Amino acid sequence: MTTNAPAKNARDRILEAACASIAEDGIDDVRIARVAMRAGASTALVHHYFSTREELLEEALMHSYELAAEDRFGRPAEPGASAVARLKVMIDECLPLEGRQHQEWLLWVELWLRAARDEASRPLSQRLYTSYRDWMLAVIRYGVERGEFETADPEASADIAIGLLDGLGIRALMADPDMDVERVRVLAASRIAGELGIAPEALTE
Amino acid sequence: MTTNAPAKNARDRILEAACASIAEDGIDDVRIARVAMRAGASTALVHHYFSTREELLEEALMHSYELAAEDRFGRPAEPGASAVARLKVMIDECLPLEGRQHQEWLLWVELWLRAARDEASRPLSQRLYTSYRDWMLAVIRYGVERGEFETADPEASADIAIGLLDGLGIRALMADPDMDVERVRVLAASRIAGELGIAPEALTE
DNA sequence: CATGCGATTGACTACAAGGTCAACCAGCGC
DNA sequence: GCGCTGGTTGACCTTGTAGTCAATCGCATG
Repeated sequence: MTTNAPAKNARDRILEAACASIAEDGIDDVRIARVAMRAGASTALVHHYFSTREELLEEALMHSYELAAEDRFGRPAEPGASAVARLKVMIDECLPLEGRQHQEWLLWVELWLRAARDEASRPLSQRLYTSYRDWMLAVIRYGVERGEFETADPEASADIAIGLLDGLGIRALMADPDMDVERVRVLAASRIAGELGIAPEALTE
Repeated sequence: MTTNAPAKNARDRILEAACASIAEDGIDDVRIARVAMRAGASTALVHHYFSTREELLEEALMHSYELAAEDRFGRPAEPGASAVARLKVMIDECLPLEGRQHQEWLLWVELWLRAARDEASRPLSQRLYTSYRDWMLAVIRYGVERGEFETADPEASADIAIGLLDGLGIRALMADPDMDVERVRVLAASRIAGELGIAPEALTE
């Protein structure tokens, strides 16, 4: 009896299995047979829905990124919250913390490499980075409006913030002994605070 | 340990061909046959020197990174130069400029992903990041000594500098239309200047 | 010249993995 | 009951590629 399994249609199960495989093994080590097994399907069924492996990967990536992006950048901010409070939460969400965020970071770096090498995957990466940047920009503008933040160039500040988070975060992701997640948080938060004309402690604690 | 002279012997040719292949196609798409052809050798000869594909890749990566690192982080700084002048040159060397540096960036990101996923490749990445950081740290300390720079925590400043360069650089590498190499240079230079208590123009122009 | 030895090769094997195919269900309208 | 349709499958085919092996070559040395 297979009644335990949710009665999701096979296509979605396969897509999810592919996402999990990508995150676990990396894009290049995804095998159709393994995805099929994970989804409780035959390899032939995988091919029934996705004519080629590339197509499966493409859709799985899309699916996965858009899910993560939606969940992160698309969520409406808490209405009453101060810009500082919002920004603090956002910084936390950008850290490669063990668990879900660590996995998302892996996909993120996979995307970097793909987009750097392959022109065809740039539209996707660009869309995602635009969301990312707009998300950061929105909270900065909100803070400026409320008189909490002070910056001459909000766009530059947003770029700096995500640049710091990306550049420091990657080292934590690699388990660099000189840069654990806590240090990423502290360094990024303090410099982002500086960028926005507020006290470092406002974001650090 | 005898003939280390020019790139004559087959082993070195194969290693170089492997490096080129990695940079061009990405690690996972490196094929022994292609490496062999590039090196003007047979696949069997490749296996004569490197018993397994993984071993070839490992050695090629090592070779390539160490070459790039040596060339960059190992070069003695110009003796008379001011810290500002040195730092300006270093920032330039860290940008994913078209050509050699672009290729090195690709390998760099390949390393990120590998180290993030595979514990076994972390020693290499850690060694490289330590060189990178020390290189940055040295110029900062030099500047502080000479009274050019001012920072409460040189190590944190070094981390911030390389974090900014990495985090902004990756976007240029992906050909992000909102972040070309010139913008990376300007943004990174101005914030690094701020970090070190000097005028942005000192590094920007 | 004979001998030994590393470098080098072409031909071969093994096998993983993507992709195809014909058949088999299960539900559903008639 | 009949036959259509889409979901699903096991078995098979094909290809690309890592790795093996026995044989040959070039050359240094006794």
